[in-house]
Amino acid sequence: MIRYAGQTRALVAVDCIIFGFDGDNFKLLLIQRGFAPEKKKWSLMGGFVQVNESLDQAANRVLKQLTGLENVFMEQLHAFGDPFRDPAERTIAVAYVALIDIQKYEQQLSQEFHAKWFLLNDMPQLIFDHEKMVQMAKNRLKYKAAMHPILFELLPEKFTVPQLQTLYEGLYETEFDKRNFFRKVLSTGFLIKQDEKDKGNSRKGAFYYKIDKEQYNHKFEAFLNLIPKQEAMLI
Amino acid sequence: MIRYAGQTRALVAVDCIIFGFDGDNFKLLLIQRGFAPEKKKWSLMGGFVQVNESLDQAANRVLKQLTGLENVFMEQLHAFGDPFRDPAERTIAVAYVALIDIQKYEQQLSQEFHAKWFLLNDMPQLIFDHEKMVQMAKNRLKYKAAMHPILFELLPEKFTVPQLQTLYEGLYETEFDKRNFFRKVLSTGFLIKQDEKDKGNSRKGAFYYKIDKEQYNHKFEAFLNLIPKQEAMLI
DNA sequence: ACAAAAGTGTTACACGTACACCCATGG
DNA sequence: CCATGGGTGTACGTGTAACACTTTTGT
Repeated sequence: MIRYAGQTRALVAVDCIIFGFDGDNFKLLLIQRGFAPEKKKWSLMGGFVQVNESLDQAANRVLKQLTGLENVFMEQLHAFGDPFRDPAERTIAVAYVALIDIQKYEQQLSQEFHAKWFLLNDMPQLIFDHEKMVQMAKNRLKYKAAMHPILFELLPEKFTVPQLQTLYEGLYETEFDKRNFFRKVLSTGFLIKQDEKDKGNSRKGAFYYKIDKEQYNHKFEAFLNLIPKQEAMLI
Repeated sequence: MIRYAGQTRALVAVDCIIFGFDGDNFKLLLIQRGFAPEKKKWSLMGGFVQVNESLDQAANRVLKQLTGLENVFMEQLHAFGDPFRDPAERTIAVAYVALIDIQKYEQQLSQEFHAKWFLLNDMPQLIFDHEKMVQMAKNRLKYKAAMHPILFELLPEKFTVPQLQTLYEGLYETEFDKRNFFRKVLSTGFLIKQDEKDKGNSRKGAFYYKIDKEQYNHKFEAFLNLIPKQEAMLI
């Protein structure tokens, strides 16, 4: 086998930015790092890419280790490669963003790591360039959610339209007209109304909806317009 | 210095997908690879990331080596890390997309590499997963150009509106109404009309325009709408 | 009965599209 | 004077925003 002479090799890691939504606020899943350097400091969940796995496989393995979840929405964000981003040794980190249903996670929580959800606006200091990663992930999420129905990934199977609205309002830190939002969401054509109501937030109760997976996938790449244009301009 | 024990290291390369526009068609700058494996085969311009440079720096260095150009629009596309993408040795490739003014390039052409422009629809077979990279770059360009005035980067300092339209039509492989396109483009507010006309394509001649850099940067992230909605749906 | 959230109806208007038309000029 | 591409004017329709109003139900 031919090898490339005279080149230096580097470690390659994947880091997962794991978003969740608890019904009121956006949250990020962090762990307390178990090894040096920066042991005990808060960090994104990450790990080194192994010999026989691709980047995507590595990210999914890492996510499963921490959350027990598989087949979750996850995509590559960006590769970070500043020479001294990890003081111990040159490491290229490929960051991934995952959106998970926080309730599913709680059922499968792995005890192995000291993982904890943090409010996006109340996070501890993170190691290395992880804060930069989180910032980029947040921006990308805002960007993408303005046009694609990506935030549905954060909700449980059954959810109400007001819940969805709270989710959007949380991300964009603003408020939308509920009546227009309601119609826009329904007009996407991939919500299936359930008979059951959620009475948690009002006396009247809000109907639950489920996603029509086929329609959802079909329209995912179309440019939806769930948030008002003025807000979109500020992303 | 602490090192991470028991982990394998990999080569890290950057590969540049360099787009140009010759006035009629989109083109891609490729080189004939000068070393094994796959010597003499066509390839994206790439190189290994050096000890002291970041990924962005590596990509800019590589771009400069090939084209002599600096301060060009370039951004990271995606990291590719299939275990056997390079048969010689495990290599993680971080792909970058660059948009250059083909005329500027011709003035500064480096003879060191056997570089050649290829029509997007008439490309040779490429090594490794480079075709996948090109495909992804093309999709991303289409996606992004639908909302941001990114394609201006491909034109010379002075250009006409019909030239710009040809560029857009080339990318989306369709035709737009010239009258509506004209107004849309001007309504962005960052085109400055010049006194001079281009008489190359018509008897009447089309006025040249320049970019108002400040306005351009200011509106870059806003969601413009230069292509008709029906086309946007097909991205 | 009332408060509070869910959901419906209605209207005004901006924007995108379609398309008729005029303009400038070299052959 | 006519062909050709550049550019202007205008009318129509859809989709979005704004907001008044009705529905439901626990206390």
